[in-house]
Amino acid sequence: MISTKGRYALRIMADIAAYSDGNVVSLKDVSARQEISMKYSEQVVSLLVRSGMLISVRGNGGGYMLAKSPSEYTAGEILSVAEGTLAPIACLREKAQRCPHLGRCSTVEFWQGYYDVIKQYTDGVTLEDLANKEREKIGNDYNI
Amino acid sequence: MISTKGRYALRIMADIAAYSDGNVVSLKDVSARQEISMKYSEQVVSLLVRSGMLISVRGNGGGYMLAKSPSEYTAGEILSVAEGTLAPIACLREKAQRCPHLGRCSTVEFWQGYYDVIKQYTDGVTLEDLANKEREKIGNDYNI
DNA sequence: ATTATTCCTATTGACAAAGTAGGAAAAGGG
DNA sequence: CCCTTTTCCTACTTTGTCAATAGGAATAAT
Repeated sequence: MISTKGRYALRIMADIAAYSDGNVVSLKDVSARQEISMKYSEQVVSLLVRSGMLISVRGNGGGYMLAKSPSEYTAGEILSVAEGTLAPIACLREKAQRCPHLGRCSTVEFWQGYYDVIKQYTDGVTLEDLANKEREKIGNDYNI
Repeated sequence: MISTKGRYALRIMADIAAYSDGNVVSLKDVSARQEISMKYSEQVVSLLVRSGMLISVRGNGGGYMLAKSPSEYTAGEILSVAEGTLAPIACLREKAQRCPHLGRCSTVEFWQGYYDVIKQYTDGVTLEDLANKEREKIGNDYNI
């Protein structure tokens, strides 16, 4: 299961994309709209800033904005930053050292294929797609 | 990330499929070949027995055998039993109650698509495929 | 009876998930 | 110069799950 870090990262990025009209958006607004606690949002956002996906402006009137156009982000890269990896098993992480049992492992090809379909799917969805969904659903009630 | 329960379940099933010639296979042998502790193997296997995927025979000379032909199992169903679910988020679990924020959630369609590609991939790989891989790699050294 | 097996439940240690908390640093407005 | 609003940073807590280990009971063949 994907953790809240990954799920929130996606929603926060979509929210900023949907509400930023070239200016920064304050996390107070984002977290209120997305119903995620301010303090926890800060932690998620800090990952996105450190990875270069968001630009932050400090001080009064500050906030966050995208570093590039929404169509240039994929869901896959956002999730990878927030989750650490989308690889289903440790051996397949990009920075993993070669598993000593590789020559004997009957399932590694299966897992490689699993990882491949996830990457292909998540890299095919852009932040623009998610921002459009977000705009589309504005005004809908949260409950039912 | 997929837990050891899921990964071991797949290897144990593949091992039994590869080594059972119509008879039961003892877990002692399976766990030795797969280098999984006997005690932990028992726990994984008990999930598979309770779900009806394996048939157990107790007592001296006992062991486990498949309940049906290897080609009739998919990797997806084995993993679902061992992991509980392959759904990336709780809302999408088969037995989940309807999320109250569904009408407002901008990412649920994304996650549904994510789940769909996983199901499609894992349901396209059979235990027969995995057992063939296992046979293919017998004799290879574990180290390097 | 002995031995080899499956079955069942409890326990443990380590770790991560999911947040809370407190305050420091920056920047604009008065 | 102070106040407010923001981001930034670090620490802490709580809860739960993972990944086993452990001990023994039940079953069945020899």
